[in-house]
Amino acid sequence: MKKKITLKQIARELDVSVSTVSKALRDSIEISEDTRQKIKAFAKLYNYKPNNIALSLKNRKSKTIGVIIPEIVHHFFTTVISGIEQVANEKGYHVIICMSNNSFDKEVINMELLANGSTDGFILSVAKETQQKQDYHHLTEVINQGMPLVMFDRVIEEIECDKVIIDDLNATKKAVQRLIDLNCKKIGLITTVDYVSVGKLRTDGYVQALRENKISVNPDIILKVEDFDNSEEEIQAFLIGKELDGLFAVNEHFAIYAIKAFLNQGLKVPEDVSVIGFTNGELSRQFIPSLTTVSQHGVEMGAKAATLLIKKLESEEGVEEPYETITIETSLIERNSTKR
Amino acid sequence: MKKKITLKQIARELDVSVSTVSKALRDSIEISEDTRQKIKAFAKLYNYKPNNIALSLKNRKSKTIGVIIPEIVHHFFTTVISGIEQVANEKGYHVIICMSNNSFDKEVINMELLANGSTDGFILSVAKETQQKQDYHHLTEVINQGMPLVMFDRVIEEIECDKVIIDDLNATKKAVQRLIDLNCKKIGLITTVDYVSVGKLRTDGYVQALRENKISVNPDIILKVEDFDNSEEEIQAFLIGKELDGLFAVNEHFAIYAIKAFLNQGLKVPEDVSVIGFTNGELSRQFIPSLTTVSQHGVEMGAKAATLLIKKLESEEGVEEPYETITIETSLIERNSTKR
DNA sequence: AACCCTTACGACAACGTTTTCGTGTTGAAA
DNA sequence: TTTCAACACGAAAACGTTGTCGTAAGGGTT
Repeated sequence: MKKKITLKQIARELDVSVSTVSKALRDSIEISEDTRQKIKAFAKLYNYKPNNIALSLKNRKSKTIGVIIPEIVHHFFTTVISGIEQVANEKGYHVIICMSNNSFDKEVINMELLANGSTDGFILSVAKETQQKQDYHHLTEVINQGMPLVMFDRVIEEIECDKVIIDDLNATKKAVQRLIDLNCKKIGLITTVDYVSVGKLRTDGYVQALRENKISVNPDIILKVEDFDNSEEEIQAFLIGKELDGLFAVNEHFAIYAIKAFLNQGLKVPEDVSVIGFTNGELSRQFIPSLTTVSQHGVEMGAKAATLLIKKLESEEGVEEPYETITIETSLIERNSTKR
Repeated sequence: MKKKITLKQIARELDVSVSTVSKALRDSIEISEDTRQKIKAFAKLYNYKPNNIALSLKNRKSKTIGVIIPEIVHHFFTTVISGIEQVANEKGYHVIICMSNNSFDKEVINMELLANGSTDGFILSVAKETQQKQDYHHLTEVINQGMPLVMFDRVIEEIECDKVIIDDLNATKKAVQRLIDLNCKKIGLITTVDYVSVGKLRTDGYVQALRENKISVNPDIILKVEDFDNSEEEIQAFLIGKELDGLFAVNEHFAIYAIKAFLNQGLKVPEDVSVIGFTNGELSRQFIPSLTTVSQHGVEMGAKAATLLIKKLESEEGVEEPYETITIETSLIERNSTKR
C-alpha cells in the first residue's frame, strides 16, 4: 500500500526543491530541459496527481458546483442532473449532488455544508417545505457571500439570481387548449396545493385557457392534492361521478392514477376521456395507453443552468452582470391518452 | 457582499492571535472564560463557519464519500443513493455522486478526480464497459493508495474489497421456481449479454431452476439482449411464435416490453402467460397489469454499503479487518402479471 | 579585471485550520 | 525575597500547492 505521492516526496527523492518540482511539472521555462525530463519521468512513474484539496485552498476555488434537489427519485431531476454534468465536465468542473428530500432543514444544512469551501456555486430547486415556510435566509446568505446561485424549476421570485424555468403557465395553457380543440367539454384538473410554485402556475394556466374559451371554471372538478403519498386514493375518490371528458394533471403520476380510476369506472381512454400529464418520464412512455404529456426538456434545463452558473463563476471580479431568467421551451408529446 | 470570515480576520478585529480564536471556539480551557465569550459572540455575529477545505487539508480526510454509478436514471440506483445518504449524513459524511454513464473512460476520470483529496473512499457499481474490458487498474489503484472501496450490485470478483450484492442467482431461481409452481411449462428468459455480471448470474439461476425441475433448457427461448436502446423491437420479434406460458426478464423494462409484445399477439397476461421481472421500480407498480417482480431493496443496499465503508474509514490504522461480502435478501413481490 | 546578463534553481509566503510547545505574568508557598 | 506552579495566551509548524522573489554560478563584454 503506497500512499499518494506529494511534491515534497518527489523533491526529496530527486534532491531538488519543492518549487523546482512544481515548476518542472508545469513546464516552466525556468527549469532546464534536463531536470524537467527527469522530474516528469519520476512523477509519471509514481503516478503523481496534484491534490485537489490543496489546490482548492490555495486558489480559493474548488471548481465544483453543488446541486441541491428535492428528490432524486423523480425522473425529471435526473435528466436535469444529466444536463448539468455534461456542461460542467466539459468545462472542468465537478458536480456534487445533494438531496433535500423536500425538507427545509436538510436544504439549509446541505447548503451550509457545501458553502464552506466545498463548492464555488449552487444550482438548486427548492424544497417544498421551503416554499411553504418562505424562509430564504440560507439563499440570501450564500448570495451575499458572493457565491453564485442558479435556481431551476421551482424558483423563488423574490430572490435575485439567475433562473431557469419552463413556462409552466403557457405550457399548461397550450395543453388545456389542445383538450378543448379535441372537443372536450368538461375538463378536470388535478394539481398540487398552491404553495408549490409550479403547481400554482399550472393551475393558473388551466384557468386562463378555460377563460379564453369562455368556459366557466368549476371548482368542483379541480383537485388540489395535499399529500403525495395518498394521492392515488384521493384521485380515485375525487373522480367518482364527475363525468369528465378531459383531464389535465400536473405530473405523470397524477395522470396515471386518473387513467386508472377512469378504467376502473369502465370508461375508455381516450375514447371517453382524454388525459394529458406533465413531465415526460418513463411511465408516460410505457403505460397503456401511453400518455400525452408536456415534456420539460430536463437535460436542456440542466445544461442551461450549468452554463449560467459557470459564466458567473468565471466572469471578472468587478463586472456585475445582470441576472437572467431563461425560459426553456416545452413541447406537447401526443400519445394515446388523447383522441386524434 | 461580505465574504466569509476567517479565523485570521476575527483575530485581527479582536486583537488576539489566531490560535486563541481557534481554541476559544473549540471551548479550550486554555482560554479564559472572558475572552472565550467575547470571541464566540463575535464569531456568531459574523456567522463564522470553519472552512472545510482547510480542514480537509489539515486532517487529510474530507469526510466525504464518493459514489459512482453507471446511470442515475435507473430507479434502482436512486434508491441505493437514498440509503447511502441516510447513513452517511447520520455519521457526518457528505456524499458526492458521479455518473459513469456506463463508460469506462468516464469511470476512470471520475475516480481519479475524486481520489485526489476530494474523497475518503468510494462506493461504486461498475460500468458495463468496464466489465466488458476487464480493465480494473483504476480500482486496484485507489485500493493500493489506501482508499477503501465498496462495490455494490455489479461487482467484480477478482477485486478484493467489501461488497454488497443481492443473491442474483437464487433470487432468479426462486422466481423461476414460482413460475414452475404456477404450472408454467415453457418458460422463456430475456437477459443481457454475459459480461454483465448480474445478467450472467440471473441466467445461471434460470438454468438451475429448470434443471432442478428436470426441465430441459431450450436455447431457442432465451434472448440475450445486446443493445438496450433497441431492445423493445428485439424482444417483440423474438417472442413471435414461441408459444410461451411463462417468462422471466432480468429487468423491469424487458418485462414490460415482453408484456406489450404478448398483448399485441392477442395473448392475455397473466391468463395465457405469466411474467416476472427484476427491480421493483415505478413502472412495475403502475403498469397494467402490474408486474410481479424481484425487489432488490436498494435503500437497504445503499445503507449497508455506506456502513461498511465508514467502518473501514474509521477503523484504526494498523488493524486490517477482513473484507466482507454482504448479501441483501430479495423478495418476490407478487402482482398481477402472474396467475394466482 | 571589473561588470553585467542569463540560466537554473531554492526560499518563502500564502491559502485556513488545529495543535504542540513555548513564554510572560500572576499569585502563593517557602 | 526567591521559587515555582497555574494561568492565559502567542508562535510556529503542518497539510500540499503555486508563484514571486532572491541569488549563485557561469559566461560574455569592455
